Amino acid sequence: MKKSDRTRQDILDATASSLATAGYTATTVKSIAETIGMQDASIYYHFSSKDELVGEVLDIGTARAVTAVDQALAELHDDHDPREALRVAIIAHAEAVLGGGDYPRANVRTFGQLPPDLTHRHRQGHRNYGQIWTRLIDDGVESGALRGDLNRSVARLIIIGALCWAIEWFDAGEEVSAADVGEHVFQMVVNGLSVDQLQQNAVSV
Amino acid sequence: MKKSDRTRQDILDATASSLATAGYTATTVKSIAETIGMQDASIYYHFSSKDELVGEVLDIGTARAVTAVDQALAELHDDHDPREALRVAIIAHAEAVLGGGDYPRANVRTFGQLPPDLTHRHRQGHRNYGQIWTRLIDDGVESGALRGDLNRSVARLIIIGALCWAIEWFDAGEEVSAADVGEHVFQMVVNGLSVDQLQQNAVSV
DNA sequence: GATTAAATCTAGTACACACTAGAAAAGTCA
DNA sequence: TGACTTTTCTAGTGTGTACTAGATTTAATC
Repeated sequence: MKKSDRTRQDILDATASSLATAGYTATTVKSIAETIGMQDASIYYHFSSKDELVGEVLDIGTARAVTAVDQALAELHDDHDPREALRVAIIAHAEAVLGGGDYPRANVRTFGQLPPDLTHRHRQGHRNYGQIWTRLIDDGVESGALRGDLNRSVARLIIIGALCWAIEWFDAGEEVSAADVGEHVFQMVVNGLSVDQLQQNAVSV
Repeated sequence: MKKSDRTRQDILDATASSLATAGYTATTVKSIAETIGMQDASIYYHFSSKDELVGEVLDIGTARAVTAVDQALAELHDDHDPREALRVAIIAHAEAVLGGGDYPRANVRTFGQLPPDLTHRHRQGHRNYGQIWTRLIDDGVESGALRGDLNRSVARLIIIGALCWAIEWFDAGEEVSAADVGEHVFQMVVNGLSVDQLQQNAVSV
């Protein structure tokens, strides 16, 4: 039992790492097996199929991202500004997906590359994750801290999108940290890039 | 000669469509051939390999996106606000990638799924495209219209990322249009969600 | 209508992939 | 040690992929 659990964990780790860096297609059962010094057929003693293995990795990734954001929000004071909640959540997400382990990265990296079955399997998980953000934005708008003239669903997806796409260009070796990226996203989408709030007068649509 | 050009165009169109909706891996030579009622082997009379075909589609997509943004910027008044230039560019990008044809969509959709050769082949194109945005942001900061306390490169990538990720959730059938998405991105990253930044700025969606 | 060129098809090759069956090895515990 | 279970390996299968060679058809030209 012990041995099996350890090997199983090794397989999951190797799969998460490969998914996060190489994507779904380039993550083959053979390459996973090679990473941990096994034959590809041996993987099937622990997992019944590639997609079951990948699905489990993605489940873990989703859970970790949710935990990271929830935990960050739980540490807020009771009477926090709704904008501060948004800030904390954005930075937690950035750190989980960019600076964190392979599991959350695997999730974002393979988004849009997965076969239909796997996509469908994780729909509910994504919806749950989205609801965290929906609540944050709703709180902000209803408390009067955030603008109510924009489509909240679109706003939510834009924030998450800016964060998720960062995985395509973020380089952990550079001077900009994962938290820095989160801070930038917050500054931009909440405070805006514009210097003069009164003078700017966007052309009405 | 005429026939060949027409067929060649059909192949490109079918490939762009498949890449935009199904991604790189699911776009097989056989599926392309079936779409236009040919045998897969016949594709090779017109293109020497799948990747050469895909590469050509992506080239066209990049060119169209660049043209769309350039054209939108060219129509501005000479003494425009730098924020207006950013707004026009963002909306042009959104319309090209979300509402436009299959070619620019194929570009964004397959980003991160391509084999190394193709990724490398389009690096320069992406760099050129990025420079358009670098200039827009530099203009804004140097004219004093945009904040200078943020990393401009990160800001640029966040804007582009928010727009590119929209391809994952945008649904052309819904009531929110591609231009609406662009307008939202502009409102958020330039004016910000916070009400302190802005009293009233109507966007009808 | 015959001749030539262009375009497509038929029939394959080679390879990588996920996956399977059964033998072999490694580990467990009396 | 010996009996038993767990784990891994060897050696495959079948399928889908990009791609090729050469025959065959379609179109263009004289």
